[in-house]
Amino acid sequence: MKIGELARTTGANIETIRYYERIGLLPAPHRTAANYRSYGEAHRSRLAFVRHSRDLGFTIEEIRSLLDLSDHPERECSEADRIATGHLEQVEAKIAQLEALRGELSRIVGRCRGGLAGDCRVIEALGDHALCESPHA
Amino acid sequence: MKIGELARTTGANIETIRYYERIGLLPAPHRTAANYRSYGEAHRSRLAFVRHSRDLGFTIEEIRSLLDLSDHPERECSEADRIATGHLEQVEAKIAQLEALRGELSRIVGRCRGGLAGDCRVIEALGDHALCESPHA
DNA sequence: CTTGACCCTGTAGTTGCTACAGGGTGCATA
DNA sequence: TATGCACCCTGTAGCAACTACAGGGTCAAG
Ligand SMILES: [Zn+2]
Ligand SMILES: [Zn+2]
Ligand SMILES: [Zn+2]
Ligand SMILES: [Zn+2]
Repeated sequence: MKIGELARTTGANIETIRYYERIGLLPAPHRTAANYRSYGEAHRSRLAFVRHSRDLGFTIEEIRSLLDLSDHPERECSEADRIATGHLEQVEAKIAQLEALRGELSRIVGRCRGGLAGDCRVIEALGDHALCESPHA
Repeated sequence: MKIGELARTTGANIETIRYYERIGLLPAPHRTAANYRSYGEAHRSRLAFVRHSRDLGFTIEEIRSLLDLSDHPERECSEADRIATGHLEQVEAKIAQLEALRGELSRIVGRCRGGLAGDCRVIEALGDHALCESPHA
């Protein structure tokens, strides 16, 4: 299969596939006589793994480690667990931070009653963190 | 006040201050005879506005518009309200997405019972979105 | 008179892509 | 046979919002 079809069947962008090859996340495939990349099923499932992991928010470096583990099924899987747990914790931390932000922002937005910019409570609130109720960062 | 003191009193990085000046977010300050930047109170409060807005998650372009409004107190403030409301909506959307992610990730992490990478449910789950319960992206 | 803390400019790196520019290939159709 | 079109190639530059140098200048204290 050529790169266009691989892109269609995995939902990845063609440029992204070439990018992954360039950074060594995907192995370089065979080339046809015309120098076109030619992929097989192993490439497809590896790319699916990468895209799915990216959609779940893992970084490229985390995915590199996970792929490495996936390529060595005889190893212990504790590293995979460590990476996934660490990522979950990061997601939870990010949620907590965004919730603090949401609280502050909705308070700020709620204070605007229309009128002139010079009297706007939104602009006032943005200039002075002392008006905030949470640390939010 | 020199740039180091401005950085200390606002919590901003020195490089960041120079960066803001370069992109036109902060006005270029006067220079001393030694070509050092020299800031006053107006610079300090403008930078505080920028940093606080960035901490609240606004983009540089949004902040540019908000500063513009702040510089023209005779205008209507509805644009400020629009920007802040739009940003709040984005934060809420991001929270919703991260919560879906958290759900999926904690399901995935919970499936690992230790052992060999070849049998690991975490690695299996990352390779196949069909095992997911939510669309999560 | 030298040490150290500060300041300057300009450029390149970060993350994870995405978008060209400028070319080559391959198949169908007029 | 020509030619149009979809597809492929490489290499480079751009995005956001910083951050980190390298390689130099300035200034007060000891
Ligand atoms: Zn208002
Ligand atoms: Zn605040
Ligand atoms: Zn496991
Ligand atoms: Zn999934």
